[in-house]
Amino acid sequence: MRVNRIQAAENRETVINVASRLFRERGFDGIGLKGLMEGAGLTQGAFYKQFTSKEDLAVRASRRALESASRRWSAAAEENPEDPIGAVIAFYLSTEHRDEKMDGCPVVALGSDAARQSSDVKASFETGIREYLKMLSRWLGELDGDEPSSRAMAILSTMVGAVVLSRAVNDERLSKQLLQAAAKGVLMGVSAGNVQHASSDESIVEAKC
Amino acid sequence: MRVNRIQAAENRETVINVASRLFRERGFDGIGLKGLMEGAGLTQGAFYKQFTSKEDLAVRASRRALESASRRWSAAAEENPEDPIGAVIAFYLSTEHRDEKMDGCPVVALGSDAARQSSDVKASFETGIREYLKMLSRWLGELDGDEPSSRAMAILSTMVGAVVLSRAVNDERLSKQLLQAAAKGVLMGVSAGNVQHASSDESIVEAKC
DNA sequence: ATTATCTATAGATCTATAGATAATGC
DNA sequence: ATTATCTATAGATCTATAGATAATGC
Repeated sequence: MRVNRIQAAENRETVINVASRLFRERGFDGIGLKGLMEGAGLTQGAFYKQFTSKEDLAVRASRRALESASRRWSAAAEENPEDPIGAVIAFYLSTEHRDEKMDGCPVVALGSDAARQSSDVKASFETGIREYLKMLSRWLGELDGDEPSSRAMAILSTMVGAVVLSRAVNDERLSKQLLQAAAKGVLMGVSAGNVQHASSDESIVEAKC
Repeated sequence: MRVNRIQAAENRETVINVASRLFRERGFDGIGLKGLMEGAGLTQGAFYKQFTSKEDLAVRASRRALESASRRWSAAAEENPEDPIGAVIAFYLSTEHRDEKMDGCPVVALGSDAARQSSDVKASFETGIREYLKMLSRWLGELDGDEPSSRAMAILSTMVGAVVLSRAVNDERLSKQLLQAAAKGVLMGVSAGNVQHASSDESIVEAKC
């Protein structure tokens, strides 16, 4: 029954990883300890040797989810170094991202829930959100020390809101339009300084998403 | 015990209204039938004479919440007819709205949850979201038949995302900055056609939020 | 001796149903 | 006779704990 320390540590990591995905898919209240532990190949009874409470796991799983999301942004940016924001927008505002709740952005999947959670859970989200903002600010050339730029915040808001909205409607056409409209709005904002009118950039958006 | 038809109909409406608020505050899974019925001054047993299931109530409560939110937008716009979008932004991206989950926008409070609900619940959200978009498109002078404009979609995304983000962080300063940055971004987008640069409009934003 | 995991269970809560009660509405 | 609401309860599930088991680690 008992496993060695290394295996136990691995099990703990597995539980956190599984939770980070199942919470995103079903919400913090939508999956119980039994389901979470089963997802990691363990039984419910083993839970409390690893975590002090479900809330404790929610904190760690949120952190894990946001770290993984940040890594994904970095990876997308590195694949397209001359247009990192375009690259991130291209996947974030895609129908693929919309359809993969379990591996998608935790702010979209759990943002409404996070508002109801403890300040420890919010701290996990805050750290991840600051990381997003830091990347965007850097790519915009507007990182002022550690202070994220206002444009980075507006862009992140548009991205998060668009995917939340696109998941909350039934109509596939409307859902896709919401994503594309957000991409268009963000890319126009990025090229700001000499924006002419909303109806530009359409081809860029089409090509990216 | 038994009440007359009119009273019963009123009770039903009360349950829907209470649910529309308690679901927003605690999430669909965060409040049970007992709590919902108690909020309406009734007992759990009376529930199933009024609704076929909790899901049935979730559909009706979502619809009610979105209707009430739309009315609030209209009211804000009517109070400031020469700048309806500015008026809506001013309350939507305020710290007051951020802090009143129970009476605030249901897309923010339940958007992440809605993605996990039945397509009936999503239909309630879709109708409400289309109503938001219709208003924004009209105010932008871009309503094309019933087709909402791309700019309306980008603006709504920014608004929803900003309030979700502002509720998911602990730091009051960051939270406020997220709201202000979104307001700035939206108001710049609205005055588009001759946008110069991000650093304009700051005073307008300060004045509004 | 310690401990990671297991089975089992306590106690609370959840959705939904059943049957009693008492007022309505025909 | 019908029915809106009540009390009571079934059966499932939830978080958390207790005690047994068996392997680890000293």
